[in-house]
Formats: sequence, C-alpha cells, structure tokens
Amino acid sequence: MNFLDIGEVSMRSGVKPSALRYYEELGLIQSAGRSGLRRQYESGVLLRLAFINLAKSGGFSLDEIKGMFSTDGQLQIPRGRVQERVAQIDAQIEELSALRDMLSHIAVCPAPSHLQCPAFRQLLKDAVLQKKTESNS
Amino acid sequence: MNFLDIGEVSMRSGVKPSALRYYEELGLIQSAGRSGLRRQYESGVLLRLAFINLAKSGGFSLDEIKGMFSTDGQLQIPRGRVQERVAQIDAQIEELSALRDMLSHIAVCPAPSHLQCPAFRQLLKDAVLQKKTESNS
DNA sequence: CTACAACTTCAAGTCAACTTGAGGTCAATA
DNA sequence: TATTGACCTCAAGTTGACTTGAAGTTGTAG
Repeated sequence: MNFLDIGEVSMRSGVKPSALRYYEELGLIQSAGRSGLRRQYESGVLLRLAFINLAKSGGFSLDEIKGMFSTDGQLQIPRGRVQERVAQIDAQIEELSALRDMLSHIAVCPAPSHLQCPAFRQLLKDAVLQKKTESNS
Repeated sequence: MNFLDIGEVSMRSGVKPSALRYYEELGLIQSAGRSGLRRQYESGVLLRLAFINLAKSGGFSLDEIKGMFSTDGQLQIPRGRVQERVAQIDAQIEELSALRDMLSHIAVCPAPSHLQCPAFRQLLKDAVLQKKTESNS
C-alpha cells in the first residue's frame, strides 16, 4: 500500500521533516508505522497537516490545535467549545478588518499624522471597543 | 502638563511595564522624557499602543510593526507597501473564514471522521487553493 | 556488493517576545 | 526621619516552535 515516507510528506505538506518529527513528539500527528527505522505515513496525514497549517496561521498554538483532535485522532472539538472557537475567529476577523481599513485609509488620507487624524482615530477606537465588547461577552 | 508614568500607561493600554520598556528598547515607542529616573509618557502613546496591539494580534511581528512607522515616529507605511500589507491581511481573513466555516461544519456534521467528510474536505481544499493562489499572485 | 541519499536519535542551539530577579533610586507619607 | 511603593538598570531566564549537528542506520541504484 502506498505509504509515504517523511520526505514525501514534507514535500507535499510544506512542513519540514524536523517539524514533522516535532509534531509527532507533541502527539499532533503520528505515523502508521516504521519500515526499518523510517516512519511510514498514511496519506491522510496530509489532510491533517493542511488543517494544522490553517489553524496555525489562524493564530492557534500547537497545543490549542492538539485540543481540536480527540484522543483517537479524530478532528473533534468538544461540544460547546466550537462556538467559543468560532467566536474567537470572528473576533480575529473583525480586528483584521479594522487593521486593513486603517492601512487603506493611510494610503488615501493626506493628514500629516494619521494617529491624529479623526477618521483614523475613529477606526482605531471602533476596533478597541469591538475588542472590549468581545472579551466581556 | 499631564504626562503619564509607566504604571498609568500600562494600566490604560494593557501592556505590562516590562513590555513597555522592551518596546522602547526596540524603538517602537518612546517616552517624552524623564522625571528623575521615571519615564514620562505623552498621552499619544496610548493610541500608538492601541495600534501596536491591533497589528500584533493581526500576526505582525514587532519588527514589521516598527516598519509601519517612519523614523520621525509617524505612522507611515512606505508607498506601495500599503497594498502589499492590505493584501496580506485580506489573505489572512480568507484563511480565518475558511477555518471558521470548517469548525462550524464540525458542529453540525454527523460524519464520524470530519477529515473524511466530503464537505469538510472541500472547505479544506478551497482554503489551501486560496492560499496557493495568493502566494502566486 | 558497495556507495550513497535519505532516513534515524538525541542534545543543544536559535529566535521572538517578553518576564523575572537582584540590587538600587527617589518622592511622599506616617 | 524612616519606610514604603513605584519606579530604575542590567543580566539572565522562559516559552513556543522549531532547527541544527553529530553520529549512526538502511533501502536501493549502479
């Protein structure tokens, strides 16, 4: 059966072999077995790594990501945690949107000092308020 | 005039004194002067810190954030870089949206293994494709 | 069958972003 | 005047996420 060795997985996932071994050590992924000393991976690990990469770039720590998988290796976020995670991501999106609007504003605003520009300050305040609202909810 | 000392700035910005000193060392903020040994901050530093916090949570490194201010301390991203930054943020938002959709899907999908669920895999693939498209553009 | 590229382990190193601790200064209050 | 609390500096420590290096093993192409 077509098992993949670590170099193959690395190439296809964009995760270096050293990082793959590190993930295994953390229990984030595992290999199907060994051929001699060499790790053999099922192709499913690629999906798992795609998800891990996405979550990582979404600002989740490896530990948090690990918590999104159940002990039997399934992607399974504890009921009730899902809403929490989704809200967390939405908040992140709001902040990023605010940041983008601010940067866009800089490009067109002639004010000498953006941090003093009323429009800019409004964007910044909105973002901060947004953040507070989220953390109190 | 109402200068703020480091404890006040810390409280109002949510950034610890040790971090404020570290930011100063990096040239990310500066104090207006000293009263004896004590740093005295202008209230404008609070806006600056609000922006820094936002950018930080948007995944920018302190070094990148530093690059968003001109040498005279103004928030001023080099012309041409703005679009780059905005695109970078939009990409990030896309990824986060995908991640959110996946997590939401998990909450409602009865499939035993989400990584095998066709709908889920489609979301994951879209996200990965999205990412590739961005990095090639 | 031998060479070699690709793997292995394990310990130590790196980098960013801070934090902590030791030892010192200073203004105000008891 | 003595004490307190908030500040100070500087060096070293911490955490997360890996990477690097040394020293050894193995599957396969020539």
